[in-house]
Amino acid sequence: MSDITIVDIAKQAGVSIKTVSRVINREEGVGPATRARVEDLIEKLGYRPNVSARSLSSRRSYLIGVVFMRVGAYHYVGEVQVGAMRACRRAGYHMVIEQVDDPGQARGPGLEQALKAGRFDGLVLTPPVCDDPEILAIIEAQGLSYVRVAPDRDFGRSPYVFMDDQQAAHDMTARLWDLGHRRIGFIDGPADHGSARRRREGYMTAMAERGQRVKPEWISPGDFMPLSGLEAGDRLLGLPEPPTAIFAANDSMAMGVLSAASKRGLSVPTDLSVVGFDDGPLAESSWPGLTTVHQPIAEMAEAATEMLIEGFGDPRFRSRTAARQLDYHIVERGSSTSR
Amino acid sequence: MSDITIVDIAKQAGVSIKTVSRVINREEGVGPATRARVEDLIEKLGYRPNVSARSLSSRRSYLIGVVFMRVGAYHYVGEVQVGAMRACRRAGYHMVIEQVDDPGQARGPGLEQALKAGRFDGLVLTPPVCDDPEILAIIEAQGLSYVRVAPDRDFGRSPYVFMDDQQAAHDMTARLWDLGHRRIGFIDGPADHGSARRRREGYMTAMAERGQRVKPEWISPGDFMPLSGLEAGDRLLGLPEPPTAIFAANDSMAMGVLSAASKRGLSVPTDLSVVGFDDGPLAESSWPGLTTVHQPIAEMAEAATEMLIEGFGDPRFRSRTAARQLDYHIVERGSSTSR
DNA sequence: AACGGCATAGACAACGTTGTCGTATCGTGG
DNA sequence: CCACGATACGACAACGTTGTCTATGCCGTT
Repeated sequence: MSDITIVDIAKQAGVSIKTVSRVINREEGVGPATRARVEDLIEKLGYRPNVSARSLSSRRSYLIGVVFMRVGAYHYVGEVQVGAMRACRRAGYHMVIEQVDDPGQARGPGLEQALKAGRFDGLVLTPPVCDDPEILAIIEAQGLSYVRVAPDRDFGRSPYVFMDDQQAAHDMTARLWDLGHRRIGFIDGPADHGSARRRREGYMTAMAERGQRVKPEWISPGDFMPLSGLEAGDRLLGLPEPPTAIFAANDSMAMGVLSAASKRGLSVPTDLSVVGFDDGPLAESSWPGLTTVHQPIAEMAEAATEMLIEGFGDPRFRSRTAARQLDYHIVERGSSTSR
Repeated sequence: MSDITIVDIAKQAGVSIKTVSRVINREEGVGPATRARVEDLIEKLGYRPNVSARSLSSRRSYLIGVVFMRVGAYHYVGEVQVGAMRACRRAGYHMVIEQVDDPGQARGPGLEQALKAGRFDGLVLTPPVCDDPEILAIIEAQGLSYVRVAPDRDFGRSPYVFMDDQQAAHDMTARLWDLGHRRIGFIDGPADHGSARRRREGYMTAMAERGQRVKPEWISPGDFMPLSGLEAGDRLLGLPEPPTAIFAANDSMAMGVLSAASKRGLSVPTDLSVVGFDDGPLAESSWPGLTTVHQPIAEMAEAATEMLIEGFGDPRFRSRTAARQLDYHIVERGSSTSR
């Protein structure tokens, strides 16, 4: 156990603890010689400041909470964590994760208590938690800083990071159109999920712009899980006039569509084009590879965490809202082709 | 922000702060009447102890670190987190995650610094981190408690939680045998991954027990990612005498095998049986559904975290090693059938 | 009535930092 | 060479808990 404290460093360096503190925190008012001597000693003895003492005194915890709810596979959450962790490590912060859907523990008392006890410096909220009014209210009541990733509404309420889901879905739909597809099916995400809604809207407007009426049965509900993609795909392919291309609102459901096609003996992309959204690990390993929209999830989380650490998200300045937009791109693989 | 402290409670209750502290920590030496009065006040004012002060004073951080490395998809890691979080919430702990493979940050300075600064009460280690001697050395040098999930060796080194991978793979292989399969292919996991090794051994011994020689080309390397399953499956199916069943060491690779089969126009399970290991989200949504071994990942992580909190894993008692075994079961779906 | 022992409670000093304020020391312009 | 403002540093009190030690009250025993 690291038993050496700031006092040990101060003694050995022949300075006061305050001077050591100044060196650690890169404050001014320390001569170059003294600074070097203290830094060497810190390095030599392997000293690390005690986080508890530091946060007790400074009222900062150096803890960032990442609040999420499991929707679909773990890929999204995993990428968020990777990105947030990168930003935390860089700034000397730690990352605590708070999940919001463990039965009975989640909302209300569970999260609230965790937040109160946690003393976070700030929170990164991901969809769909970032749009849950109840949860936002709890967080704001605690006076906590937060930055949202890909929120769906209340854009003035906090800083956020986003990518243009709607435009991406629009581009993807246009691409299918240009390949000659006219009957294009769409598999929707969960009803309360903002990204899912925007993707659907992108699809709708692209079709509308081209004067193509979207029959209601072309849009099939889903929940981002592969099974729902299988079922939805099955429904679409069972139509009297089945679509020649299916756009699933995420990759997992697109995988389900591939299964549905193979179940019916249809070959992709010859008989049916399939495209997804996310560019998760499945997209490149399926056969054929999945054409999909690459979403910079880790980068968005990283940017959000950075903003948080830089002090955006502070409740006192929340009106000074900031937004950062990141780019998507379409990754073409073998699952789509011209008609 | 919760600005009320133990002093406020003490004043209003007309007792000393120490008495309030005793109530909070459920210590003895407080009369029932006093206890009730203090508890009511705590409830009424919504008081929560300040974690920093508490840990500064008591030398416990109420923080559990979950150390992992991303291998394959996020499913394993996600399940681990869910389980560990359940145990943490129950005991009033928080969960900090530390990833070990972010390029350049990971091992060595990155992790070490994070551990030193983190002041964790204990660590939960998952494969393959739990078998990395370098990392174990760092952790032990810090004098930190830890419990391992599914370690591969050094069983006396710390408490651990495990399931019998070898027996499970053995059972699965026997099951394929009983269905009439003789040429059974196996797709291996990463070389340094203990679970992968044990699964392979289970497969080998089951075959050996039945007097079936395993040709070297029946075992194809993989890395737990779906793409490697596709490639390995392709290799196996391209053999002059291809296997009639393929056992992949995890579900992701089994998905790749399904793709490889559909690429060659083979139908599963008619032309080829495919089985996996993990029972992740893909297993039930592929078509056909994947026969696989259900692994209680979340439960193992939960048990490990519990043990940690209960004080196993303390370096002073590490020799008093404890192990908890959890059960697997085979989930039969449509991807395997008799020959 | 004096005593010992137990249950209950309080005083006070840690814990290891940061914040505030005060004080030497030094260079500089008049 | 003096006054003066920087610059560099230190003393000391927070921060909100827990741990240790001590004090009080009350009971049953002798």
